[in-house]
Amino acid sequence: MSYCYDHPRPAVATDIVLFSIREGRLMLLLVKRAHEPFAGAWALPGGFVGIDENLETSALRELEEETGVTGVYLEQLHTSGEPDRDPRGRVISVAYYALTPSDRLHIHAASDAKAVAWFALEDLPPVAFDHEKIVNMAHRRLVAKLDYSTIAFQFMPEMFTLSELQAVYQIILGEELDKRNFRKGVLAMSCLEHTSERRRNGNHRPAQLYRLKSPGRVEFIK
Amino acid sequence: MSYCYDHPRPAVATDIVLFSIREGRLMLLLVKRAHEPFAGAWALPGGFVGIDENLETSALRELEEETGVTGVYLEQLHTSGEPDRDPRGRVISVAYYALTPSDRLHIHAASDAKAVAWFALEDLPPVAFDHEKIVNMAHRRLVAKLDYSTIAFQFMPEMFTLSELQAVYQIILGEELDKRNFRKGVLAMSCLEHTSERRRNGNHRPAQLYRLKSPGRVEFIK
DNA sequence: CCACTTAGTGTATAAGTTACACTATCTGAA
DNA sequence: TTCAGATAGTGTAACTTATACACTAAGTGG
Repeated sequence: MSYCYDHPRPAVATDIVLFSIREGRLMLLLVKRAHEPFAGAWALPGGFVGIDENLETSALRELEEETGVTGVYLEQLHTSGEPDRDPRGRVISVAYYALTPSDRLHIHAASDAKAVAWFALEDLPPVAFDHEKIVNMAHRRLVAKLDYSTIAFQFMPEMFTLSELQAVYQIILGEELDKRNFRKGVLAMSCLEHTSERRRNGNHRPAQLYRLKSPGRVEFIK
Repeated sequence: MSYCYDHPRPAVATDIVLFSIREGRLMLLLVKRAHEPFAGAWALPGGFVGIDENLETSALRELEEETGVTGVYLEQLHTSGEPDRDPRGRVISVAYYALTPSDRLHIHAASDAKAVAWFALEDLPPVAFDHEKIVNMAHRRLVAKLDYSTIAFQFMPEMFTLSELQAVYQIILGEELDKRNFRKGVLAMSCLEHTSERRRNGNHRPAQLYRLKSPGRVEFIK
């Protein structure tokens, strides 16, 4: 079967930068490419957009097919269209970035990916295509959004303590934050409600557990 | 001549939201469509991406071909890919927004546009496709960027007075600003240098003319 | 029951933002 | 020539927001 057009058309793909916090570090998910080009190299999960599929759906589908990950927070990042970015020919890639709590991950290698693995952002292997550029753009966007949105809450499980939330901010920003000011700040956003549960977690006072009032919703602040 | 592929491919287009300040209002450029679909309707300038053309180049080319406008400040906005957004079939559109000073405009109707005209943002005619959504997104982005970048300076001619700059901010934000605070603020960015020239412009004290230290460069502030 | 560990809380100071009114310099008309 | 009218240009005090900082609370385990 073959599809013909009066004018040449680029292929359109989506790529996803999936972030999570693991082992106290900001990590992202890469897949090992099974096919040429860049066979054997690490790359962002992604693939071609179906002809009747919208772009977000495509990104979520590729992510699930290649890695088994579902239910992430997804946001469009940037569209890359340099004519020579893919040696197979013209491929335009719509990049998304995604955030997920680390407790929701059941990753597996699927059909067209030999392997799937998490890498710390500061310790990435060489990646295929222009994916390093895309990763850098996603990282800059994430850091910027910490300042004026509640995006970091998307890294949290359903219930979490304020100390855990603070740790996430500190990991992403790469700096220590003052405990009292941090708590004042996040509670002032009034996006959190505290549950009646507490977490016993070592030989010390247990912490109050909080949850998001609107899970999945990212608010702008100030 | 016909181009054939193993899998169906979407067409890829660019659309441009070109803003300028004219007659004391924030306006944008629309073209009257010459062909179906939406023949006779107003639409954003734009068109299909050449197979060896990068996306920005395509946006600038379409803008020039359809409207004669060149030398604008251009930034990628969003990629729309709803499968039914174009009745001709699957068309993925990479939207850009652009800013230009009003003194650089020599618009004309070209080949595939019957007419080109400026419309005040708050007084747009019905527009083709999902272009209203794109315009709204561009407007929100522009307003947001006023707060944390020097993007509004891209509306200014080579030399301008601080009062003129303040007027531009007021038009976009839709509110009056305090003259002293405004001047303090923009001068603190240290992106402006004052020339030795003044503008005589009516029966009153002439104003100092300023210019951008790095024209075309948009800085982030704070 | 004591030592240890993390949770949880308020206040004083510094920094930044906002509100506000007068003098300066030019044009044009009397 | 001088006066009325117009916009240019300038500083400070009040208020709001952000920062720095240290102790008590409530568990666990030895």
